[in-house]
Amino acid sequence: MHSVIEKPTGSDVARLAGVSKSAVSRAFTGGVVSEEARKRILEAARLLKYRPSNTARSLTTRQSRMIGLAVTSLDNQFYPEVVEKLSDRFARAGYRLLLFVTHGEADLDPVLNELLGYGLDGVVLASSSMASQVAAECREAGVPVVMFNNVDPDGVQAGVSSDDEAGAALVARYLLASGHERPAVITGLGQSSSSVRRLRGFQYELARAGRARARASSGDYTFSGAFEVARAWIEGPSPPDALFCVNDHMAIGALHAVHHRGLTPGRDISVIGFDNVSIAHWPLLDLTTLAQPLEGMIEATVALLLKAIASNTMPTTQEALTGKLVIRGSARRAPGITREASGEETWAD
Amino acid sequence: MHSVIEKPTGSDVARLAGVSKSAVSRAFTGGVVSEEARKRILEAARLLKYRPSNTARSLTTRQSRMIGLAVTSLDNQFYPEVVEKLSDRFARAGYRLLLFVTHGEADLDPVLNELLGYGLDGVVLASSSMASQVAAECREAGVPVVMFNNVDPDGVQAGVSSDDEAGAALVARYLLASGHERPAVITGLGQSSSSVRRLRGFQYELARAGRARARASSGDYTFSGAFEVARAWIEGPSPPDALFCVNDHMAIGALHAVHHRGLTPGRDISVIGFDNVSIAHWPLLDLTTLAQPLEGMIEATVALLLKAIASNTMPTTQEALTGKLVIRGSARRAPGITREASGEETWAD
DNA sequence: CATGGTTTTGCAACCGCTCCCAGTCGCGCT
DNA sequence: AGCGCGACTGGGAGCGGTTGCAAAACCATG
Repeated sequence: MHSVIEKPTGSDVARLAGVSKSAVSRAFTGGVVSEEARKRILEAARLLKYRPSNTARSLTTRQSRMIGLAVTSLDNQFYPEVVEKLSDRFARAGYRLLLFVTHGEADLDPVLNELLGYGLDGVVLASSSMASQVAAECREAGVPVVMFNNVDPDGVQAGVSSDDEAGAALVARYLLASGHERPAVITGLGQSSSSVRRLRGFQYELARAGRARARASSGDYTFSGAFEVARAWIEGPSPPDALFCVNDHMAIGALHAVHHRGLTPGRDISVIGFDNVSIAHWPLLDLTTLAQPLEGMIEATVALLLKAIASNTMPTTQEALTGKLVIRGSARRAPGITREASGEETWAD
Repeated sequence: MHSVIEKPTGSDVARLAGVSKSAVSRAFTGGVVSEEARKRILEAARLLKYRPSNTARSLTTRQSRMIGLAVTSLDNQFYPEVVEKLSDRFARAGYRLLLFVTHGEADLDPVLNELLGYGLDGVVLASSSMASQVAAECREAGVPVVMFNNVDPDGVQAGVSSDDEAGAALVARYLLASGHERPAVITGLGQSSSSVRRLRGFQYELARAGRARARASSGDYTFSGAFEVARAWIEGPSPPDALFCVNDHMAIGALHAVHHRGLTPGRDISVIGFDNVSIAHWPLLDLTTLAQPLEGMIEATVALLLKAIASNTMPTTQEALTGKLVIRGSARRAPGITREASGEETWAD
């Protein structure tokens, strides 16, 4: 436990290299310096183990090279994937993520103050709770924001998501095509745009096909919530013959309820999710699900944000990428769809 | 897309409130200001939507209120849990996490430069690859580091982990107590301290009981790696009757291989993991596993780091907390251990 | 050798905040 | 009235960089 040493500064390097600190700065920022000087400077820096302070740099350049990422919770398997991919993609562009794991706290002022205090270059809101309000505040403070997997109801904040309604409609059509009579849907939180849009797309498609509205109940975006809803329905009178869950995390909960009652998914009752998280392909789950075009969403998000940062403007585009239905074993197959050797395939009508 | 507005500075607030910028600073940092002035300042700040710049503040105080967190990959379910808990715990202490998702890149210099350039107050290395070297560099640069779930072979870097050897030994004893004859172990990467220590603890215990060394092979810390190892063993001559995987992620892969061959875990062959990730209790997995004392580990990590920061010294303590074996269905039970109503319990001999 | 152009260089002024220091002010005493 | 004291206050010097600008150095020319 020895006390900390003094960090070398640019002036130290300058002195050692026999140049001015401007030269040092230029050497490190790709400015114009004679080859001769640059070499001396780099050597001096190496000797001193000097690294320019990002903090000081941020102060003058007004760029922190940090992106704030807000997520509600990482136990929905979808989000770790998002975090990892965003992190990788932003890292490639020279940005790092500052993490804000929120838990739907009532008072978002403190978080907001922090978010904005850090001088972030941009913010990605992958959290569903209160995202719109936070987005509005950031935008007002001049920080570019893009909402991820969630759309601003007022249509003003930029965002990237998949086409929830179309996706859910595709699920509905698939379910109908495979002869289901009484589909039901397990929704997420009421405030969540993706939940309501997926439900809406599903119901709309049913209506279009002349079917009755599907029963719907909230699983609160949790495993156990979905489990309970599914179980209650299965045990109740006239159980549904298909369960569409607005995300995979809940679909897995529903799957468990099905097994819990000794039924077999895909035979006795169908379960379909939304997201296509990476574990959905585990044979034990073998979940048929609407795959979000994750790569594309990440790419779009990063592009949107970087463009906004570069142009010093507020992003405003709303993108909705279309996903695919990936067919696995948890839902009865539509005619013509058989399990291939590879185990899965996609479906489009 | 309108251009960004000028952010208000402390001087703006000072002017509006009719005080000096020192007063504004004091008002925001809990310094001494008359009640009267404080009120005017806060009001002015509210009007201007002023938030002190963390960047500027960091420059003078030499504290960024940011902790670097390096993780190798988030698809091992254990790590999202770690990230979330660390984030929560540090947030409570007023720190935010800057995320570094590494992928075992060969050249860690760039990452290092970044890590150290951000002026982090501390670093947590939850990544296994190269952790020791990174730790050494950080320490040399005067940044407190603690290694998480991984211990420095040279014993110089501070770290918190669970007692890997004791845990693995407990697993071995349990397997023996439940009558297994040919346990085998699926290890992780060779460089990973937890992998080698868990293997060592397991083998040591076997030896102590007068048994032959267990067969061991690497699953590379991946699902598919573990799947393949397990499958090859099961299909080969004299298959093991128990599979100890050095983490749950691989145990789940092994579990799949077992099912794949039409066998039932816990009856035909036992599978035991290490970590007790939250999904391990899913009935479909029902994984018997050595639970890492996660809460305790998080708490210890945060405490260690905060203490180091506060005292401006380098942490040096190595803590190894002891975990428990949680009994579920994936491994044949030892005599006297029956499934309770609750479904799981712990075991200690 | 003076000339003009092109590099290369260092000075100094910030960036927005903290914090030391030297006041200023009001107040109760003697 | 003069004094000492404590509570507040503002000035200003940094923190470690970046950057505009003018001066210096260099380099061919004519």
